[in-house]
Parts: sequence; C-alpha cells; structure tokens
Amino acid sequence: MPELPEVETTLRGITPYLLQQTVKQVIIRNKNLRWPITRSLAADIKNQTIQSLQRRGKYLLLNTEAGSLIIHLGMSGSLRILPASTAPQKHDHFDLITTQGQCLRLHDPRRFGAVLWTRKSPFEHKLLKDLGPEPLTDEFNSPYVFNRSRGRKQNIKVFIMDSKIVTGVGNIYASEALFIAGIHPARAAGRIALARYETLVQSVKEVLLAAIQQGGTTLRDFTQSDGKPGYFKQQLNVYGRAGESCHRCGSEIKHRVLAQRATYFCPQCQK
DNA sequence: AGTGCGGCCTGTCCGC
DNA sequence: TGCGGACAGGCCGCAC
Repeated sequence: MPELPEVETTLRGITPYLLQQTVKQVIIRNKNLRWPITRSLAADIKNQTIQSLQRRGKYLLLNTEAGSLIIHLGMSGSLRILPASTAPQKHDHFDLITTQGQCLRLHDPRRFGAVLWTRKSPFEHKLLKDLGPEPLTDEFNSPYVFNRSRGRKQNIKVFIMDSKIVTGVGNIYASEALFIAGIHPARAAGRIALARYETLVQSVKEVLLAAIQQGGTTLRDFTQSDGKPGYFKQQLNVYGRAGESCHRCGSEIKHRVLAQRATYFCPQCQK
C-alpha cells in the first residue's frame, strides 16, 4: 500500500484535521504491531496539542510539546479521519481522538506498521537517525549518490531502495525509475558513472512527483474498489508487466527476483 | 562496513 | 469447492 507518495498524500489529508488539535484519548485495540505499542503511550500523549505534522521517509510524525508520535504504515497500513463515534472494523488497531471529536484511525491487516512515542526530537529516534536524504530535496543529487555508491557491489535496485542511501524509494518506484533512466536493475551500484546517476536521480524525483500528483494512487486499492486499472497503474512502464511489451521498444518485459523482491525491467532499454 | 537473509503478519490468488 | 503454497507495495536485526 504505502509508498512515499501515499504517505505524503496521507499527511496532506490528515493535517487539516489534526493541526493544533488536542488529544483527548487514545484507544489501543491491538498493541501487537511490528513493535508493541508501549503501555504508557496513551498517558504520554493525552492532553497534548499537535503542534505540527511531518513526513520523514515513510514515517509520519505528530509533534507535541511533550514528544512526538511516530507512525509507520508498513506494508498494509492506512490512516483515516472519522467521526469518533464510528464503529471499528476488523484490523482497526489504534485510534487517536481529539477534543473536537475527530478520530485518526489506523487500519493495518498485516501489522507491519508501527506506532511509537518519543520524548526527544523524532529525528534522533533510532529508526530515523540514520535515514538518508529525502528523495525530493536537493540533498538527493548525483554527486552524493555517486560518492555513496563507490565500492559497492550491490545491484543498483537494492542500493536505491536502501533507506540509508535515500529514504522512501519503494519497490514499485525503484523498478520504474530504473526503466526511465535506462539502467539495468542488476547492474552493480559501484560501477555506474556520475552522468548516469544524474539521470537516475532525476528519474526518481520524476516518478515520485508524478505519483504524488495523482494522490498516491496504489495498485491493489484501485483494482479492488472499482475493478478498473488505476490512473497510476496505467502509467507504470514495467512494474507488474512481465511478459507484456515495452512501451518504448516493444520488447518483452522481464521479471526477476533481486534481494527477495519482485523486479521488472526491459532488457532492451535498460543496460 | 557491506551484504544477504529470516522474520514479522494477513489476505488473495493460483494450481491441483 | 477446498486446500496448500506462493506471493504481496517494508524494513529491521542479525550472522557472516
């Protein structure tokens, strides 16, 4: 579900309902997410006012004077704003209710997501402190990635999905950006020239921005809810298209597993 | 330090 | 129709 564009869309969607709102109550229905929700979290955040909301990689941050709530959606998580009286559904594990009666509700079937509390700056939290630059900022540029890649034997697709190199490039967009850049996903990261990294950096930014503009539309949701291929799905050049023909050259798109993740590419266009 | 893999979970889909 | 197994958009934590 949530790649960076969807997390960004979620942030934009929930911010108007939560900014400057005061937390009245937290309901934990199932604390067993990726890491257990700490017992003291409800008391920690109660009566706190949400002063700002941010995204860092795929982490959402709700900042208060006392500390920050860190939310990660994992593989299957989603957040919604609902009236506090709305009955919970299966897999609705966590609610944050404001004094205005709004409820931020976490739904996460696979429970790979996380809800954490930290009293310090969230950027000093163990999970965030070593994250690489945001892909949509100027810190993510070709000299930087080029330098980080020197000496790496790892293939480029795994390399750009490494959150310590750049945060927020998920499995779909890694394949898509490499297609746009014309780089073969199995090529060793340390053996790619600066000029090609410049193309790749621009491709990553381009594909993420395009997806954000479409509201972070994602595969499964779309095909499930209305049965039609989604907007974004129509723009995918390689992801999930094994056996189909390349939009650019007509060759057959190939599928390959790299680091246990599905990888798609055009053997003709990507070298 | 870099790399590769196991594991956390449920839901869905495919082949028998 | 039922059932087992593979697979799914993430990513930490560990062994080497």
